[in-house]
Amino acid sequence: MDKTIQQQIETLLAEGFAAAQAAGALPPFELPARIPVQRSRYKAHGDYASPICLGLAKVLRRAPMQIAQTLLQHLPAAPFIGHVEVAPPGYVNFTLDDGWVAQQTPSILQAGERWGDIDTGRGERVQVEFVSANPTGPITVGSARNAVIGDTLASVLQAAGYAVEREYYINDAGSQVRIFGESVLARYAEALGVEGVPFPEKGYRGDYVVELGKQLAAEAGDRYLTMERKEAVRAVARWAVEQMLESIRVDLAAIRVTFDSWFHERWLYERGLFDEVLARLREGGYVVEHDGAVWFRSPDLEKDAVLIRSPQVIPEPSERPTYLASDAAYLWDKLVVRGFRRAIYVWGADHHGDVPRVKAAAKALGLDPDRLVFILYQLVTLLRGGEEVRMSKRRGDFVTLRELVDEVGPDPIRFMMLTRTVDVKLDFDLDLAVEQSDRNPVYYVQYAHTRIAGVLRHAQAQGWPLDAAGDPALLTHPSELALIRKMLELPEIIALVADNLAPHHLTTYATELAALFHAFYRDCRVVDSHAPALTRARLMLVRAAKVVLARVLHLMGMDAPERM
RNA sequence: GCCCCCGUAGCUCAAUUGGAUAGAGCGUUUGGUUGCGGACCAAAAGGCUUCAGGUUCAAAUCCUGACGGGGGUACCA
Repeated sequence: MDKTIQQQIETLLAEGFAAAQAAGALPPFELPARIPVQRSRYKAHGDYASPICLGLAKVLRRAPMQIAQTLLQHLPAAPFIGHVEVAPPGYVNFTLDDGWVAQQTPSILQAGERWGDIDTGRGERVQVEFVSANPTGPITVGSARNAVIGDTLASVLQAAGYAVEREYYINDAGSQVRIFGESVLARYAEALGVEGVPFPEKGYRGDYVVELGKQLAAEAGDRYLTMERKEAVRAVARWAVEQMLESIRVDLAAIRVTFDSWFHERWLYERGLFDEVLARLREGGYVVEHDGAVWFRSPDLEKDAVLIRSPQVIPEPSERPTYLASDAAYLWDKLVVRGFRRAIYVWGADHHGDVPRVKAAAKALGLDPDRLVFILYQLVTLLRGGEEVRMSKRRGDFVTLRELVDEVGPDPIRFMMLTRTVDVKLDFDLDLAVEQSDRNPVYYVQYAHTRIAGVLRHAQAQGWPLDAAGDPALLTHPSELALIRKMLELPEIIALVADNLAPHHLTTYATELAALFHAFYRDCRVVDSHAPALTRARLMLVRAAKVVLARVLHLMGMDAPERM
C-alpha cells in the first residue's frame, strides 16, 4: 500500500486548492505542511473530515463555509470517494464509495499478513532498546511492561517501513554487578559449608542467589575460594551474569519477546569507546576537572555539572565511572558507530531525570539530540484480590515475569500491558487476567478470530470451497460495509502508532474490529445453501476479517487461535 | 524545595495529538438464538472532563495558578 486513505484525501484537498487558485477562485496562499484529515466520529459526517477551511479563514479573510464551497467545486474526482459535502461551520466531509469499499475485500485478503503495511519509514534505520534490566536478578513484572511496549513498538515500526533493530543493553560494568558477584560468592561459600565469606551489606537476598551459589558449588567445587578474593568476585560475577542473562532470555521468550542484539556495557570500555567519547567531550570544552573528579558540563544544564568519574572510585578499566559516562559512549555507538538514524529508549518513568543529561551529552558530542527518543512509561502495580502486591527485592516479595507467565499465560500479559497510554500507571489485576469471562477484555478479540475459524470449519464441512473467489459487489449490508471500513483503517492505525510511538491504540482498534465482526455475525448469516453466490462473497469477507484480526493480534505479540 | 506523569460516567480507561454531539469495557436495568461456537449481540441509565483564570474561529487537549494522587532528585541502574 502506497498511501493511506487519509493521505490520499490530503492529496485530493491539496489538488483542489491548487486548482481553485489556478482558476482564480481563491487568492494565492501557502497550504500548511500537513492538511488535517481525520476519521469522522459520526456517520452523518461521512468517513473522513477535514477542518482545513476553518484554519484558512483568517489567512484568506473569508468565511470558512465559503472557502469550503469554493474548494468543493475544484476538488478532483476520485474513485474511492462516493460523496463529498460541506458542513457548517466549514468542514469538508468525505464519504467512501460503498462499492469501492466492498471491492477492497479481495485486496485485503490477498495482502494477507502484510495487510496494513505502509512505508512512512522509507527504510530508515531505527533501534529500539528496551527491557535492559540489570542482569542481577530475574525479570520482574515491571520490566514486562517495558518488554511489551518495546517489542510491540518495534513490530509496528517494521510494519510502517522502518528497518528496526531490537536491542537489550546489559549493565554489566557497574558496582551492582560487583555486589551481585559478592552475593553469589557468599552463597556459594555457604553451599560449600565454608565460613568467613561475608555477605555484602547491600547484597542480593533473593532465593535465586542461594540457588546460584549451590549451582556454582556443584559445578566448580571450591575453586573460587582458593583464588584471590577480588579476582574471584569478578569471575563469579561474570559467571552469574551469564546465568541470569540466560534466564532472562528464556523468560522474555515466554512472552514472545526476542532481541536482535545484546549489547554489553563493558564493551564500551573494552573497545575504547568511552575514552574516545571522553576525549571528544574534552575537545569540545565540556569536561571540567576538579579535586581529581571529572565532570561533564553542558550549556544546557543550568544546574551543576554531572559527574563522570569520581576520585573515590577505583578507576578499574572494567568498572564504569558513572552512568553518564556509559550513556554518552553508548549513544555514540548507536548513532555514530552503528549509524542508526534514531535510537528509541524505553525507560521506566523513574528514570525521567536522566533524559536531559543524555540529550545534553548527545548535543555536546555534536549530535542532534532529537535522534534520541525516550519513551517513559509509568510503573506497574500488581493487584491480587483487589489488594496491591507490594514488590521489593526481598525474597518472596516480588513477582517475577516467570511466575506471571505460569499463572496467566503470555496473551493476557501482552494485551493488558498495552491497554493504556504509557503515561498512566498500570494496575495489573492478576485475578482478572486469569478469569475467562466477560470481564476479561483479552479474550474478546481472540474469540472473534476463533469464531471465524469456526465458521470456516462449518463451511468446509458443508462442502464449500474456502478459497473460491466471491463477488464483492454482493457485500452491501451495512454491517458488512462497516466491518470492511474498519479493516481499511489498519494502515492508518499503524501510522498513528508509529508516528506517536503509542502502541496502546492497537488494543482499541482490535477491540473495535472484533466488535464489528460480532455485529456482522449477528446480522449476516455466512453459510446459506439457498444463496450460494452470497455465501461465497461472505466467506471471502470472513477470511479477510480473519487475516486482519490475526495481523493485529500478531502485531501485539499475541496468538490468533483457531480454537479456544 | 525542584523536576516528571496523572486527575474524564459508580469503577478501569479511550478520545486519531487543537476540531462538529466527549466514547468503550466492567458494574446496574431490560431484551435477544425452534440458526455458522451465547467467551456473543441489542437497548436504557450514567458527564459543569478536579477547580479558577487565560490563549482562539474552536480547549478534555495548549499556557498560568491552586487542589489531589504517583514517581524521581544525580559516583544505584
